[in-house]
Amino acid sequence: MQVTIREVAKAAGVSPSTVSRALAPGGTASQRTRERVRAAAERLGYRPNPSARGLITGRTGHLGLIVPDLLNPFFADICKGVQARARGLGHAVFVSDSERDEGLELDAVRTLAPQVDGVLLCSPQLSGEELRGLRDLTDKPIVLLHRSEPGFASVTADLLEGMTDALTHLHALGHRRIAYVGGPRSTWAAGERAAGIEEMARTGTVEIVRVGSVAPHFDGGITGAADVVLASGASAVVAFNDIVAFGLISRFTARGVRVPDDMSVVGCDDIALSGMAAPPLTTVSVPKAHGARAAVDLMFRMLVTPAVDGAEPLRRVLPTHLVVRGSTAAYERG
Amino acid sequence: MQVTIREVAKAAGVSPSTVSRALAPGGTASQRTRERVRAAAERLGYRPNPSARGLITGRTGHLGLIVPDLLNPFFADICKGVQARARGLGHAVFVSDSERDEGLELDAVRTLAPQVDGVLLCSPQLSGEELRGLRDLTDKPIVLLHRSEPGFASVTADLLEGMTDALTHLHALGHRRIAYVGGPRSTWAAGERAAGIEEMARTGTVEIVRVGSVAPHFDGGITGAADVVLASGASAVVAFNDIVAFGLISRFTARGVRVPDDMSVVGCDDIALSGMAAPPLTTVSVPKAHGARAAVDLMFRMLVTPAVDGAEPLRRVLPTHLVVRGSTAAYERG
DNA sequence: CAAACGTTGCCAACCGGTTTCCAACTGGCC
DNA sequence: GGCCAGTTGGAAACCGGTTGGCAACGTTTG
Repeated sequence: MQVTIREVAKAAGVSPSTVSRALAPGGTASQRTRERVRAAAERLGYRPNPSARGLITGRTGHLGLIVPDLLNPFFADICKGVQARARGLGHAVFVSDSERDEGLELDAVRTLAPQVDGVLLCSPQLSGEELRGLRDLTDKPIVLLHRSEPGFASVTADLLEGMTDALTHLHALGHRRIAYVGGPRSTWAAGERAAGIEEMARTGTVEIVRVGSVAPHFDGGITGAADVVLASGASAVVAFNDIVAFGLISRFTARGVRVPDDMSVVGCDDIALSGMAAPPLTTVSVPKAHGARAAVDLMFRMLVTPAVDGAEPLRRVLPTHLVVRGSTAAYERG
Repeated sequence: MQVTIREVAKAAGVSPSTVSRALAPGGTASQRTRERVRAAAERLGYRPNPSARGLITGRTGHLGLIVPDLLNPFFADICKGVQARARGLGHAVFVSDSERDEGLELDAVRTLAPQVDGVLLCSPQLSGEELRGLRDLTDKPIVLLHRSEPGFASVTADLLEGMTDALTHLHALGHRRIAYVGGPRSTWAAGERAAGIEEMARTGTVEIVRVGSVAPHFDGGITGAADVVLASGASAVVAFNDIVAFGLISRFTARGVRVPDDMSVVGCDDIALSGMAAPPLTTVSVPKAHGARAAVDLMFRMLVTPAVDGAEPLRRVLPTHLVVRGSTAAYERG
């Protein structure tokens, strides 16, 4: 049995509407009434019914979060951060794993939108076209996370700088021929990283060997890429992300190639396990929890002050930094 | 602007209640009306307001999931599984990370309970007392996941068997002195695993060295434990879970102790990254996605047929199995 | 042909809060 | 003592669906 506002009212000797006002922060009620109502509510364990409240106010107190793959610790971390910040602001979070499937992603937004105040979307996959189509499905605010697109509010990390730092670090260690194993084609993150790599390639300080694109899963794709890296004559490799880096290292080890002695490896993301691996991974650290908090904060700003038509939404770009651990070493001329 | 049932009714030329019945699976409406209403709803992009529906039916269409730490891939995996199954059954999932904090955990249940149809609780930490107190806070059904407690419905894995398998495997490889690095004291999972270890210890086939308890985080605790393991003269070690195993391996490597050549390591859980590590980890595989699905299914059974007072709730125990990879090897008498 | 029956769709009540509007009461002041 | 301003609390409408009861209609059967 649920305790309703009417029971609280009866217990406090007032009307239901008075209870509502006494419990509301800005409501008009005498201190005495407020006290009495609060006591009665406390005693009965009263919790306002969210559905009833949502029905009249139009606000649910919920946020939606859509991620491509919770098994990637990068997104688990984001999920944790979003959830923690939202809780602090009195909101609960729906989490939906889209399995990198565009259909599921669209579906998730459609399903979630009516039951939330706003949607946080981690979607490296969807095209700008699809994103815009998706926004027409709902008038709920959308914040993109680790993805940017003109016309959308977003929070991203400066991957271009991160990649540049990684290559600079390897260059400083004496590496001159460096392989780059890219991520899923046509995703925003892949494009951003590739841009960083290309920028360095153009300067001519290092020679870049591009070794195609792999899915950030530990499967045949990565092991194949590892062999290509070995054949390329590169002394170091920059991976799309830490998962790919682990896959490469695993194959290198199986082939008898030691990391970092024979091959330096740099990952990207700095997922939780990167520091725990053997050897601990040198990687471009992307602010995950920080980005999550920023995205939630941006969402709340949008909820409080709805966007003016035509105004370009806010975009926030967070800095990255290289974390040097044990998977990179100076190049010893063989 | 939200499309309401009344607009659909007007468009279809019927009354709002007819729309509701035409759209309901078991509702009484002619095929012709059904068709017309469905078409109008489709055309207008009608989505029933969940709050309004929840208010009258008492069902929200939401599930709550509480986990101790999303950064542990074990729980991320569970989260993914729960989410996928719930989506298939038309439910959205609130995820709450309790950060292994009892206060936050209780708070999460209190906050979530009124807005969900049921709560899935991954709580290794809470005492039976606290669990029972927590249940008195709400009349919503609760299913425990990877934790059991008399009087609660639960889905767990047979860790006792898993630990026995791990020790049997090491014994078969010739190891006779084996260290066990336990997990957080006074948690259900730790007790269960310890029971498996003790059972084998009693048989006398192997000698067990107990190396205290560590938190499943990659910090000083684990590295300290690694040194104790090295000093103990054990040739193999079973870790509380994969995270701890990684921590141990990292320290071993730093100390120049090779895995598996000088020291065999067995983890527990089989998290996603275990197969990707170098060396790939031998570990006790716990059914994560399977357990998640089973828990959701159990929850739905409870929602359909509410528990009879006094009847002992269902408990489901899933099998575990040892996955032999590269972190264990035969013991070479030094 | 009338009565009985099944079908179909509408009206209205209801879920549990919030909010507007208004009545009553308080106290201050002339 | 009477009047007014300011405060306090209550009745009722409302949010958007669902559902029981019922009227109207068409069909079948005695």
